[in-house]
Amino acid sequence: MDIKQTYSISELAKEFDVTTRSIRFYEDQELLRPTRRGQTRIFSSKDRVRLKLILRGKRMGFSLAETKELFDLWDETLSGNEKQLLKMLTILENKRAQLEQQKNDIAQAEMEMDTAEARCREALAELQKKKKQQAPANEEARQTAEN
Amino acid sequence: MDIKQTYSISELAKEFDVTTRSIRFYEDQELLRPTRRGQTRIFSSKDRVRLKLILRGKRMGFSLAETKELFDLWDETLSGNEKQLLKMLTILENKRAQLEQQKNDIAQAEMEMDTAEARCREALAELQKKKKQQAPANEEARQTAEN
DNA sequence: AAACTACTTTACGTTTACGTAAACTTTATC
DNA sequence: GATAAAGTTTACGTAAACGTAAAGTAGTTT
Repeated sequence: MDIKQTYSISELAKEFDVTTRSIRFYEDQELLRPTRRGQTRIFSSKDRVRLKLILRGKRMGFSLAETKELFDLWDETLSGNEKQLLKMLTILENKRAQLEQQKNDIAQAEMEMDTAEARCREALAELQKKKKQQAPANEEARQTAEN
Repeated sequence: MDIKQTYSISELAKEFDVTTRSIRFYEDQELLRPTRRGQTRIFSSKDRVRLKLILRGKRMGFSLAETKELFDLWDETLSGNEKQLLKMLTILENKRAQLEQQKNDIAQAEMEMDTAEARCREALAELQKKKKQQAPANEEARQTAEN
């Protein structure tokens, strides 16, 4: 048994910190397929998973169209003939390559941030030195303040 | 000595596989600051680095505005007083947190792709079995074709 | 029953990141 | 010196991803 079977639009909005407008937009774009009770939308836990995937995709720089493509492909694959399955496998390979690229990007960014931080700290140290030279009398007061 | 000192717009466009239109747009948004000889733009190796950073930023899901903000901040920091330097350090911390989030996202995505691939291969195996049962006479021909 | 709250549809507006076309200038090549 | 190739400005167009009213409905609390 799952935690919960169905969700309202505002529950999901709160949980994932998106607006209801966005959720309705995702439905409009056919990334979510809530059922209805009267007019009000009822989201399944499958929808919830999909929303999570949509948002992760966005953080990873995917467009909604790309994410939808993946959803659709996966749905097709499930009821899949051989061609669909093989197609999915090659697509998975491509996505893996994309992820590798992103990991490289992140590693690069981390290295650059390391050097940036180092330079910042150097510059700060320089400023501290100058201060001491200009006002050595304050040393004691400043040292306690540095905590 | 660097490889090269200056670059034309089309050189950069080719190297990084973007249109000249994009590069001009980046200049318009003040992410690049080429000098001019007459009318034609001359890009420095600093501009080249920046272009590389812009594109990496895009792959990481950053908007141009965010990237510009970082550039500006870094420029300010270089001529920096203490406040600027400290601000930069906290911003670096935040960015590191973002990168951590992205690494988690990627790890999750990789796991999901693993299970997706496994299911694909299972489904394929199922199909193969069925085929064999339906047409065991063809086995030899198919096996050579599977190469 | 009145008011409040959550939800709905419809539809126009906005920002970002370019694409595309038109008309012009500069630079290299034959 | 003609002509092509590469570069330029100006300006309108567009797709994506929502934001933001406006105006109505459905259930629920007082």
